[in-house]
Amino acid sequence: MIPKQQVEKRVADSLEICRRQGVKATHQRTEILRELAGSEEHPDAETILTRVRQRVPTISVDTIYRTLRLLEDSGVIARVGSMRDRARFDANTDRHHHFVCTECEMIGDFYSDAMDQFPVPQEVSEMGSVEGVYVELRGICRKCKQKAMKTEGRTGEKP
Amino acid sequence: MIPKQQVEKRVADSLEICRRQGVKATHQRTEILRELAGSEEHPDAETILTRVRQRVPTISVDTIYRTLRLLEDSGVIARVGSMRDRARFDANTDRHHHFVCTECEMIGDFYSDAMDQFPVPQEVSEMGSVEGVYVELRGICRKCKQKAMKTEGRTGEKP
DNA sequence: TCCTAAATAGTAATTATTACGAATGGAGTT
DNA sequence: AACTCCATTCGTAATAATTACTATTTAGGA
Ligand SMILES: [Mn+2]
Ligand SMILES: [Mn+2]
Ligand SMILES: [Zn+2]
Ligand SMILES: [Zn+2]
Repeated sequence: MIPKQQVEKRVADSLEICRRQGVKATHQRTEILRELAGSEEHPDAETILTRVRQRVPTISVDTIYRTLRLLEDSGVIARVGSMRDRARFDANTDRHHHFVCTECEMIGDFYSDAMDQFPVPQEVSEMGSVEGVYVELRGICRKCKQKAMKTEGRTGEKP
Repeated sequence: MIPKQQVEKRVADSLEICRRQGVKATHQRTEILRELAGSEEHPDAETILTRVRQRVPTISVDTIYRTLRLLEDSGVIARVGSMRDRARFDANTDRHHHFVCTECEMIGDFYSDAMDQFPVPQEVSEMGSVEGVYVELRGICRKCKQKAMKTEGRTGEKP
């Protein structure tokens, strides 16, 4: 659980960045940001819609998707997750990376100075200018591994 | 341009791996693999469909998507690209990473021992077991930067 | 308060991907 | 060769995710 105070700071900071870019701070945008900033699970668009609707019952799908794109373009949220699944979102703008479980799609944060300070290979500098890095470690999470253990034993042969 | 010999080796190797998993080496699968192995541009499903159709005119969308999923699950091709765009595919199974232009979606390969040998943070080991890494450097490619230069000057004010 | 461009709601449309059911094909068998 | 069996494919329909449209509302500045 993220402390309320911290959530509100993140929301305020994000809106301030938006305002500086001439983007209005509407009720809907605020609530979408608040929802994201208060979550550690990197929710998808539909989940955000469902949750924000509890507070803003008339909010539309268009607004959700349009706002998520806007906030992403403004640099206050990020789009994460691998291509096999739907897009997931993240309001944590601290430099960090993700571990993704390929079984249940759980997404967890991790921090790594070594990875952040990674030198861009010359090979890449010749292709263009690098402006961002996306790192994703993929595997099986604790929970899914345990589930696999339990299911074991009753696999394979027929009676 | 990738030498034909090299393309054929990759196709043969991939099919061999599939066969070992009990997956038949059909005409369609062979052609899809050949198309991917011969390309350096990481094409999307539609592009692959169009190109393979020139050689196998009756091939269906279902076969394209089904086969791409199958080959990915078999580990002989990879899905690349960022969430904002459609899925792109890669038959290059050598350990490597990608630079993606956020303007034109060009995807280029790069190699980095340092990145490959990156130690998994303990933070992550506690979340689960890591089985793969996906690294993507994002920015603006040479071509797009030049285009932006040319367009400059005629921006901003009205007459 | 009043004004106006920007933003939203509700819905339709588009795009990418997956599913379905009938037909095909190839490996093994007689 | 004819027959069987089951995986695979084709053609098309369906689904899921995302984006677009337009009448109406609203934020924020004068
Ligand atoms: Mn995160
Ligand atoms: Mn590649
Ligand atoms: Zn899991
Ligand atoms: Zn480019």
